[in-house]
Amino acid sequence: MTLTDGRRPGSRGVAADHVSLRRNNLSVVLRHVRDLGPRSRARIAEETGLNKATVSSLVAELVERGLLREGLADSSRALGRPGQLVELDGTGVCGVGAEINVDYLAVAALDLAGDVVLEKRVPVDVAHLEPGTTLDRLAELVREAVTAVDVRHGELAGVTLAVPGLVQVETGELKLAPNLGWGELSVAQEMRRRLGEPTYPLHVDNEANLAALAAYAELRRTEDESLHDLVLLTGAVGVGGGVVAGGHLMRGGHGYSGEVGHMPVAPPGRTCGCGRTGCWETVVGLTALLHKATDRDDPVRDPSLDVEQRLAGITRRAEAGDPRTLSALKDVGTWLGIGGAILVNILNPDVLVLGGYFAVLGPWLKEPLEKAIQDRVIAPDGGGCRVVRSELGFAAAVRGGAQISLDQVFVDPTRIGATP
Amino acid sequence: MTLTDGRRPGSRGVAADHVSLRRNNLSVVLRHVRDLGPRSRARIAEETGLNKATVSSLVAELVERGLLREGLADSSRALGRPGQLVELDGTGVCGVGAEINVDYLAVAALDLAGDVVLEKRVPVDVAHLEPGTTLDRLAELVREAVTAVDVRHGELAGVTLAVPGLVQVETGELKLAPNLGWGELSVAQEMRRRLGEPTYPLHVDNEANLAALAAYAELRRTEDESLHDLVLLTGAVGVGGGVVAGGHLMRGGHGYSGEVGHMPVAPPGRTCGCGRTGCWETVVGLTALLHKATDRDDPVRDPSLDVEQRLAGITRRAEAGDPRTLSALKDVGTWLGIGGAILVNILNPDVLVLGGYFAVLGPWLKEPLEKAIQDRVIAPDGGGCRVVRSELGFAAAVRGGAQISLDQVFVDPTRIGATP
DNA sequence: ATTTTGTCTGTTGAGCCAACAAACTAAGTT
DNA sequence: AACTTAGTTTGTTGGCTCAACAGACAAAAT
Repeated sequence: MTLTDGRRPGSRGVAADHVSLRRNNLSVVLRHVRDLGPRSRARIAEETGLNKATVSSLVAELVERGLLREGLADSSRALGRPGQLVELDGTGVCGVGAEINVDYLAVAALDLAGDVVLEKRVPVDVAHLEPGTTLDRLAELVREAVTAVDVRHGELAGVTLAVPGLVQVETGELKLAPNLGWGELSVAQEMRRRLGEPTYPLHVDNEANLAALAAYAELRRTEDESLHDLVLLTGAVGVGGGVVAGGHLMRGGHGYSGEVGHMPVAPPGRTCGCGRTGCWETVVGLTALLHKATDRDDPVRDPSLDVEQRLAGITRRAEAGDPRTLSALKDVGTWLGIGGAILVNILNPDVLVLGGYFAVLGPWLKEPLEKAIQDRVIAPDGGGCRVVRSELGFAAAVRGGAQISLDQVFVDPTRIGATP
Repeated sequence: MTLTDGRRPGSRGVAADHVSLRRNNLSVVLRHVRDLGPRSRARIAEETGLNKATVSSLVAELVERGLLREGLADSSRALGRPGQLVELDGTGVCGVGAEINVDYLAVAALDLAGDVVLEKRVPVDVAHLEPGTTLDRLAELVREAVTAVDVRHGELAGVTLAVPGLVQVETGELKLAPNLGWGELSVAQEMRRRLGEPTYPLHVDNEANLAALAAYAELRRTEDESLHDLVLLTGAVGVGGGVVAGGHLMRGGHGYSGEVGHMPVAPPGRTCGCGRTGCWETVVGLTALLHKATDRDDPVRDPSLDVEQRLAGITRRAEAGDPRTLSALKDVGTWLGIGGAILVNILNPDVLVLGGYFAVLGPWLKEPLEKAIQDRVIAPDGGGCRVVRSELGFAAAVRGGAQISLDQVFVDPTRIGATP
């Protein structure tokens, strides 16, 4: 809508001057090269509508700032002088994402091109630790990532922390994280203190939101540029939802959107962690699957096993064609579709992305899920919504966190590089 | 995000030049005056961050275009030379909205200040007419509105048609309108032909979407500038939903968002119009209320009565304290809250607006509704969501249609007025 | 010779800055 | 009470800067 708003939603736009004009056009060129790949200045000019001379000047500044670099000569066109390819220079800038989850901590550093500089995940039983202790260990991971960025001589665009709970994004305060057993806590402030009041931006966001953003970036990169609306469902003990609508992360009025796990869609059965019955996650959460597929004394329910080991067990049985496992998966898939249909009716996304354990067991869930959606969505052909498994696994949130930090650079390239 | 994108979601921004810079700042000043009321140039400069001289130049151009005008002297400040107030000039430009609904056609013309120039509603039994006949009669109404704008010497910013169905906004094609009994139909093309291929922009949109937009504009005007997220529920035979997220109308990937009526939340009871059972509208639609509150031979079920007469009957009984009516209303209110809680959990709006018959019976629905939401929303304090009755009644969609046409002028004021 | 690229030069247009005249209030002076 | 003076705020003017644009042109290929 306006030159400089960036985040602030529905804002009345912001007065623009020469500086913001320049900033806008730097951003346009930088994103053009990111999205459409290396190309000559002349071609950028042609495609963006900017003047050739202007593109030259913009590219020069972006090269100066270490965001673009000159590549090979472009010999693709038959006639005339070949152009000098201009491409994204990944090495200059990195973003870092870090995640606190129920049974692990994780961190990732991505460079500007989206390539992984460092990715690390350590199992931690967060619910049985003091929050302070967990934050100490997370800070240690973040320091590692920052060091890795330093070693690479990259500038750090920012750090974003992913938390499975209700987060006030503006202040970085956590309101509630039931699965961690955490209440109100100023995560941003605590982390800044532990990291020695760093100068780079540090934000906190909801884990499913960041995972949705990562999936969005991934799908646009690999498949479809015209994709703007997406819903991501992460399956764990609970169910998290992240929504990208019109190309923007949907946060809601107070940042509490996407809480899909407690939609009352199931018949009153087992009591949910929230104290109610009939919540969606009581029929599609991992616990629900285990109860349907196994008896109490089944080895995959052994408390010493972690999530991945359990999933491996279920997968093995499904592959072997075990009828009870297959029936439980079909059941969960159908319930997933019943709730999914609600989301599709309300949000009409282009894609429904399965993350977390839903992605792992996707091959068996997808068919009943798609059928349930087709049956229940009122728009023709299910509103044109496809179901896709996320490829990112448990790294989705940290990748999204790193991505969102890097996004700021693409919105305002003047954040980076010396201003002599 | 960018200077010129306007609508296109998630787009890679657009190259900006001096013209777009100027356009942006014209828009900033115009919207500033609209939203914050008449004020002096000096104050506009101070509040927007633009330079005094620049504001003078921008105001001069906007006055030239007939969008602003000079008002009285501002004697509110104690010291110094009093400023000349600059205010919105409503007279210059108008927008028109028109609506096709199950039992009426309607039209409205609003001027730039949002004041009503003309508003008209005629009962028509659309489902029993040929679509062509209905469009003929709607075209007649639109011509009346356009004439009213002409008489006022106003420039016409655009016409937007509201339809209760699935609409492809870009092309103006209707895909499906079950309540009208209409299938695929290029409404925009048909209307353009009937209006003699007019030069002004003509768009088609979903009725609930436009109603949501009207409610959004109304609430921001009267209450709260910081409001950016809203859900509107229109109660009729079915239930429609419109969503404003982050200050933008949420349309979904294919424009089919907000179809909330068929969320499967109720126990399998009466069969819904869509052929399934358990749809939300089978427990909160007007039909459901009538079945709960009255017997088969009750006078308010007389087929010769229209919606408003029926509602008047129910209201009378509720006011008189009739126990069966009150119990039915409480029931519907609770179910409204159960579905509403799903929406609030997913979207976390600042406000849930009750439109259509929900607004009329709001006094009795609101309490059980709010309780159901408080009980079911996972975010603290119901996610901070208030429940509000819409004041706009059946005019909401046409107002929203007129508004959305006018919005284009606020985004790009250079659309209007001679460019000598 | 032709075509395409990328740079250079001068022009245009819009916002910024500083100075200033105009219009008003407040307070002192006659 | 009438007049003067100082102080404040408004809105305009002229000069400056910055960024995009248009067109010319050299370089590098076929």
